[in-house]
Amino acid sequence: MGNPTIYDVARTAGVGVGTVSRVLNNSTRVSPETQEKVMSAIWALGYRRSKVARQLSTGIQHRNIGAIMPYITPPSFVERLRGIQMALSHQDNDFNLILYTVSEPDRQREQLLTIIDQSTVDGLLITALNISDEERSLLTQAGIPFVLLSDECNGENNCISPDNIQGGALATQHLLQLGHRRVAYVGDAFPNNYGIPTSELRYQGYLSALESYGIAFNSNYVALGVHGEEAAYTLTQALLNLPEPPTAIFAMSDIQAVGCIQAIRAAGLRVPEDISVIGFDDVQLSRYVGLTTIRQHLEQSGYMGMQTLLEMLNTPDQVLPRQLPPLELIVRGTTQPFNPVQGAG
Amino acid sequence: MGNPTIYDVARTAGVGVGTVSRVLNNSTRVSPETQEKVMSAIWALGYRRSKVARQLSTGIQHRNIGAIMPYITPPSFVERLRGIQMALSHQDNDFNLILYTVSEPDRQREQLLTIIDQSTVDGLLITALNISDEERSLLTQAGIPFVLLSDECNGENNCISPDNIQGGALATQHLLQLGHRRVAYVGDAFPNNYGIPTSELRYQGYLSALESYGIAFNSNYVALGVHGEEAAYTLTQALLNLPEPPTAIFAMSDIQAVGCIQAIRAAGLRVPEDISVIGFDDVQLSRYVGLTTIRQHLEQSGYMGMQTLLEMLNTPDQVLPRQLPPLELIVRGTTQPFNPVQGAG
DNA sequence: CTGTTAGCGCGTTCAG
DNA sequence: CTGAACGCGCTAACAG
Repeated sequence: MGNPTIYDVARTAGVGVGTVSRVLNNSTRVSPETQEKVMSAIWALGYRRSKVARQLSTGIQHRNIGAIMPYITPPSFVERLRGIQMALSHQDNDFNLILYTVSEPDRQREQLLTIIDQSTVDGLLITALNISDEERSLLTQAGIPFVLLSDECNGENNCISPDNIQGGALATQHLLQLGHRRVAYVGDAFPNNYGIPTSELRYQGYLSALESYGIAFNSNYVALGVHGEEAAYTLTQALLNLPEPPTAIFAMSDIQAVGCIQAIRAAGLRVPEDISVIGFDDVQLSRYVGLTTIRQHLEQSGYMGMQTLLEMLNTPDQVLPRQLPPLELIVRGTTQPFNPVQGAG
Repeated sequence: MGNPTIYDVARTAGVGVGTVSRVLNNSTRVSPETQEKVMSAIWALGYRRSKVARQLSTGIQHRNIGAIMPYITPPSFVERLRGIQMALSHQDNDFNLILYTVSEPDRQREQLLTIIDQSTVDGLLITALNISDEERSLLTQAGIPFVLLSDECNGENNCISPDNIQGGALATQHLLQLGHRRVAYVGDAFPNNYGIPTSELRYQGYLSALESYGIAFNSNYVALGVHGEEAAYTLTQALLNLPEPPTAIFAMSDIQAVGCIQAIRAAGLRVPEDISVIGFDDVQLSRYVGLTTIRQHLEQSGYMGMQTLLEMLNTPDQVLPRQLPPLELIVRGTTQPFNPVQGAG
């Protein structure tokens, strides 16, 4: 049933396995004619040599590090990927980077099991995924060190995350300080499919900032939907149609902020003259768009995550817990002080 | 010298290897106390079981596909990655995706050799890299199928590329049709470090378009430098200081076009009122910036590349050569007809 | 130049 | 419940 082996090749070529191995490895010590016989046998049988057997025999150990995340191409993941990549190349380990994407939330467990079962990786970097206690112990049991790039850590030292609540507060405070009072929140509906509480945490920050400024909470100003530019666009349209539309919007991510801005412009209004918009993340795009936002050092978090994982693999004894630099308000061109004239909406 | 094996563990635990294997695999049929003995032996020796041996023994074959490219995070690579990823998940193969980045051009050969030598991958997708004849035959000899995502194919059917010359002509023609006569080219100095002729090809297109419109070539309007936004910015500044500055710029990539635009604005001029700018690639960013550009279907090229590689791996008999859809002019907001008033520069 | 044989480290029988 | 022996597919060392 299985694929043909060197023994099969040797037999049909009428030679010994050693010879086959030799031609496979370009050992020059083979006569041209036997070489030819072997080659044709290989071709006839469709033989392909087994990676694993070869590796076991040669003793060559190539180590793999897996990085698993829901997506790889949205800006915020690209940034982290860059950091991951940098950490990997900086300490020129000979680690291979294997990328896994969790195509559907339901399949996360299954994928993790496969990874563990096939023992494909020596370490795992888990990004923006919610790992159950069972999954954790499975990983530990299998002896696979892992670190979490998460949105909420409970004091674990193999976990790195920004302070999303504080970030949400920071963004909202900026708007409030500018004099805005009708401040909306545009974010993902929570809990989302992957069980990540990002939106909820930033929303909590929004709430607390409102409270510390003594501003009454208005549920009409909370617009939740699926993640992405399009949804943010639609959500914003609804916001603009309110009897008293907001004069400022805090979008939980830069990409959603862009959606908000486009909706505002499509409605014939200007940013920031008529409505201020602040995002979150500070992905590369935001620089080009001139978006005011909260920088959460995504690239660095990827870097640190990979760095600690490498430590866990190389010197398991002492891994130092790392901490991200504090969140930063980056003021660019999409927010400005509240102007009493505005709000004619 | 090597790492401890189950034999070592068995010996120090005073049991047989079979028992060790059982506790390693959660076989419940082990008495709690021997289990305990084994565990502590494992811990004491710092034992970690060998992936390869396990795989060889269980017969589990996990196949790896490698994707190698100079970088992974610039927009044009992200787009291709998305396509690669999609192709991989669409036909739910159980292939792992291993990402390699060629940190330095000089190390490309070395990295390829390592990949071949360690027989890490079953197939290789080579993106934006110049592969020598020797490297090709090394790959072939090792039985590793590969496909090229390149910028110039010589009729090979394991190679996918856009028609860069035609694209360059397309972009330039657009500017010319709008009435511009002083048209500049901003691109990478060629040949670049990785030996990729992209810039040169698009430049050829630029030249041919100029010629077909009977416009004299002016070397002052050709600005070449390292790739990236910053360099394009500087290059553009020089262009603007010319006695007769260009009224339109063709930048060989979107990211460079963005650099041009920023330089123009920094000089107090407007795009497109004072100077028109067209890019190349149509990466996601361009949509947000409203950049006129040439769409080269990057995502689709990644998809097609992975698709044909999978075919080569699964049904080596017949792989159909694929062809990218034609390049497309995408007119957005950064180009407009030449206005005789402009050029006061 | 070539056939034979002994491991590589682990899982899994098969007897105890 | 546990220990011993075999085999996974290949490489390398050793005789011819």
